[in-house]
Amino acid sequence: MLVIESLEQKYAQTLENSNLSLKQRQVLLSSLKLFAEIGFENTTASLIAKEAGVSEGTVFSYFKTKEGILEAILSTFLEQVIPDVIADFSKKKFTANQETFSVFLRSIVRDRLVFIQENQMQVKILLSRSFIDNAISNQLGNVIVHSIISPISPILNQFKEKGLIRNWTNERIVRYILALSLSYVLPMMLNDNEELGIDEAVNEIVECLSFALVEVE
Amino acid sequence: MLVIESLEQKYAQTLENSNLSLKQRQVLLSSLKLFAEIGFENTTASLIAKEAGVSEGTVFSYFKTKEGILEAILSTFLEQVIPDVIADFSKKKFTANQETFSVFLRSIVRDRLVFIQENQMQVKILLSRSFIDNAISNQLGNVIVHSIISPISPILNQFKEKGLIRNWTNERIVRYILALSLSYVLPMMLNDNEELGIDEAVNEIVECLSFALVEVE
Amino acid sequence: MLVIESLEQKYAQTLENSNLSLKQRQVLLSSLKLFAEIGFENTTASLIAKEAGVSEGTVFSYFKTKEGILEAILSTFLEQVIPDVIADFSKKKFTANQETFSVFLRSIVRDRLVFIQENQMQVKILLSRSFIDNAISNQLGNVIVHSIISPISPILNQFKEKGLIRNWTNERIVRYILALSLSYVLPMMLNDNEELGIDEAVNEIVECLSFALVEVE
Amino acid sequence: MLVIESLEQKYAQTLENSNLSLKQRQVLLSSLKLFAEIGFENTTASLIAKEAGVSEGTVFSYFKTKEGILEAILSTFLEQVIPDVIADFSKKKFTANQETFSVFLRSIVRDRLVFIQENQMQVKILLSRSFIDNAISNQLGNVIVHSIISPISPILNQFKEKGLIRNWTNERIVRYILALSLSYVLPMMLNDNEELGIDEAVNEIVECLSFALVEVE
DNA sequence: GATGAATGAGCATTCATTCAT
DNA sequence: TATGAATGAATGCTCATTCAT
Repeated sequence: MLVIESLEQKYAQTLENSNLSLKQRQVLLSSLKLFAEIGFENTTASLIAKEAGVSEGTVFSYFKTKEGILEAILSTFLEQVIPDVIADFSKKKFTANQETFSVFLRSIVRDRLVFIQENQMQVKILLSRSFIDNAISNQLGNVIVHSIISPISPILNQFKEKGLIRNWTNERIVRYILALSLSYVLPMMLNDNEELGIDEAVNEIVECLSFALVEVE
Repeated sequence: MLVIESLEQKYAQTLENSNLSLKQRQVLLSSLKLFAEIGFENTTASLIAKEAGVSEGTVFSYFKTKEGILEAILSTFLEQVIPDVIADFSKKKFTANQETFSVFLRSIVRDRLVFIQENQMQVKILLSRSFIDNAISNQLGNVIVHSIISPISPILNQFKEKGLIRNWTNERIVRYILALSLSYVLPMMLNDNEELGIDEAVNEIVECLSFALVEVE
Repeated sequence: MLVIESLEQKYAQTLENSNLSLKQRQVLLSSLKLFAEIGFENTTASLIAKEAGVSEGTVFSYFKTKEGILEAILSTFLEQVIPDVIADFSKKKFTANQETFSVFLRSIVRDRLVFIQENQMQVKILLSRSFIDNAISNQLGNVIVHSIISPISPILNQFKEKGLIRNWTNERIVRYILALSLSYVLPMMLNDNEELGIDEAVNEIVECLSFALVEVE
Repeated sequence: MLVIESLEQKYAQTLENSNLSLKQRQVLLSSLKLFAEIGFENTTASLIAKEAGVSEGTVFSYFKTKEGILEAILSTFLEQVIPDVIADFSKKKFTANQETFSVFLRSIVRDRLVFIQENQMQVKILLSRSFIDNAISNQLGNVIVHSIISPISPILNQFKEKGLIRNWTNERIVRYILALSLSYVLPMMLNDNEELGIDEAVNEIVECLSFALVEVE
C-alpha cells in the first residue's frame, strides 16, 4: 500500500480532476517549479512557456495574469492538496495505546520531516510568499492550525488524559514539533551543506521533545 | 538604561565609519528600507532615488548595479552590523553563577525576542532573501552559528560543567532557543492577528526549554 | 402608419436574403453593433463571439479577417442597405404640387433628422471610419451624392421650373440640407447636453433654408 | 506682418514655452502627426519613437501612457493653441461699419476655410476623437461656443442693431457659418477628389448665407 | 561627484488567426 | 460547418543602466 506523499504528484492528481487541458496543467506545474526555483518575480512568461512546452499565449489563456497563476497554484495547495495530504496522514492512525509517547513522536516527526523534504519546492514557495503576501501567510496559518492540529489532537488528548504528557494546549505542542522540525529541515533546504542526516535529526528532535513534553512523576 | 538595538541605527553608524559620501550612505539606507518593505525585485532605482533624496544617476554612481547595492548592504550586515550587535549582546555578560538556568534563559530569550521584533524589517529581508539567494542563506547560517553561538557558549559550558543542563552541543542548544523563539515571533510578524504578547511568549518558551534542557537528578 | 427605419433591422433583412448561415449573420450583426459602440480597433474577436453566441473560430470561418468583416458590413451597407432606405424614402413621393417648398422641406428634413437619430450608431461608424479609411469616405461620398440626391431631384427640379426656388444645382441644395441637419444632430449625438429638441431643430433648419433657397420675386 | 496661422507651428511655439525637453517635444509633434494620419489606435509606440528620432523609452518617459500623450496634445490644443489662434483672429478687427455684411462674411469664411485646410491634421484628430471620447467632444463644443462665437459677436450685434441681418442668436448664426464651411472642407479633406477650389467654395457659402441671413426690407 | 534625460532590452499581456477535432 | 484551445507576433510599458553636462 504505497501512499503517495509528494505534493507535486498530489497536485498533478488534483489537476487531473479539474477541467483544465493538458497544456494548462503543464503551465501550472512548470510555473510551480520555476516559482520555487528562482522566485516569482524572476520567473518570466517566456520561461514558463519554454518549461511547459507551450506558447507564451497559452501561459495566459486561462489564468489571465502571472499573479493569477500563482494564486491558482497556492489556493489549490492550501485548499485541496495539503488538506488531502493531512487526510492521508490522519488515516495512519497513530494511537496512544499501542506505543509510548516517544515512539508516537518519532513516527510523526519522521513522517513530517520526510514529507517536508520531499516537497521542498512547494514549502519554499509557501514560506517565501508568506513574507510578502499577507493573505498567504494567514491562510497558511489557518491550514496549519486546522489541518495539522486536528488529526493529532485525539492522540495527544489520550496521552494527556493518561498523565503521560504535559497538559499544554495541542496548538502549543504542535508549534514545538513544527518549530524543531523546521529548525533541522530549513537549513538543509537552504544551505549547500547538509550537515545532518534525517535519522540523526529525528533522534535529536524526539529526544528534545520527549524531555520537554513527557511528564515526570 | 534601555539600549535600543536598532539594526538600522547600527547600520547607519557603521556606514559613518566608511569612506562613502553622505549621499551614497543615504542610498544604502533608503535601499535597505525599501528592500525590506516591498522586496528587492519591487524596489526600483527611481524609488530609491526619491527616498534618498538624490538623483537616479547617483544611485548607481558608486555601486554599479542594484544587485551591487544589495550585496553591499547584506555583506555589511553580515560582516559588521550583526557581529557588532552580537558583541554588544556578549557584553551583557550573563553568567552561570549569578542565576539559575531558567533565569538566564529568560533573559536571553526576552532579549532576542525584543531584538527581532525591533528589527522585523531587516529580519524579513534576510529570511526572505535566503529562500532565493543561496549565498545569503549560507552566510546567514554562518553568522548564526559563529556569532550567536560563541557569546553564549562560555555560559552554557559553565552550566554544563555544573551538571545543571544536558551535555548537548552548544550549537544544538542554540538551535532550539532560536527555533522556539522564531516559532512565536514569525507568526506575530507575518499574520494579522497577534495572538500572544511577548511576555507570555517568553514564559512559554522558557518553560519548554527548561524542561528540555535542565538535567533532572 | 409609422415606419421604423432602423438601419440595423434593414441590415438584418438584407442579410436574410444572403446565402450566409444564421451564425454568420449573427457575427455580422454583432460586429456592426460592437464596431459602432466601441470602435473597430477596440472590438476583439472574443467580444464578437460572445455577443453573437458563437465560438471564436466561427467569427473567422467565413470572413477570414476582422478587416474582412468590416468590409462586408460596410459594403452591404453602402451597396444595399442605404440604397434600399433611399428607395423607401423616394416612395414617400413628396411632390411640388401638393405643397409649398417650406412644407416639402420640413417633411424631408424631419424625415432625415429622425432617421439619423434612430441610426446614430451606424452613422457614427460611417462618419468616424471616414476619418481614417479613405475608401469608406469616398464610398460614403458617392452614396450621398447619387443615392440621396437622385430621389429628391425631380421635386427640386419641379420647384425650380416653377421659379419657386433658386436655380442652384441639386447637389448644392442637398449639401446645404445635409450640412444644416448634421449641425444640429451631431452635437446632440456627441455631447452630453441635448440643447435642442428635434421639433425646434427642424423649425430652425427650415427657416434658414427657406430664406436661403426660396426665390423672392 | 505675417500672422502664423498653422496650428502645428502654433503648437510647436506653445511647446517651446513649456519645460519639456527637445526630445519630448519631438515625441508630442510626431504623435500628433501619426494620430492624425493613421489614427490613435494604429499608432504604436515604436512608430512614434522612429518618427521622433528617439528611443521607445523616451516616448513614455514623460507622459506615462499613450493615452497620456493624446490627452496632453488635445488639452494643449483646446486650452492654449485654439484660444491663441482665436485671439489672433479677433485682432483682425472686422467691423460692421466699413463693409457690407457680405464682404464681412466673405472675409471670415475665407479666413476660416483657409485655417481649417491648413490644419487638416489637427482638425481630423479633434473631430474623429469626438466620436469616441465624450470629454473631447464636450470640450470642443465649449471651445467653439466660447472662443469662436465671442470674437464675432460684437460685429454681428452691430449688423443686427442696424437691421441689416436677421435677429437670430449669434450661436445660431455661427452654427450655420461653421456647418456650411465644413460641408465644403470636410469632403475636400476626406475624399481624394477635390471637386471645388477654395474661391468657388467661399463664393457659394457667402451667397447662401447672405440669402439666409440678410434682412430684406 | 552628482545629475536626470535618454536608452533599449525585456516584460506581461493581448488578440487576430489557425487548425485538429 | 462549428468549435475553442493554441499560437506567436506585436504592443504598451518598465526600469536598470549610461553618459553628457
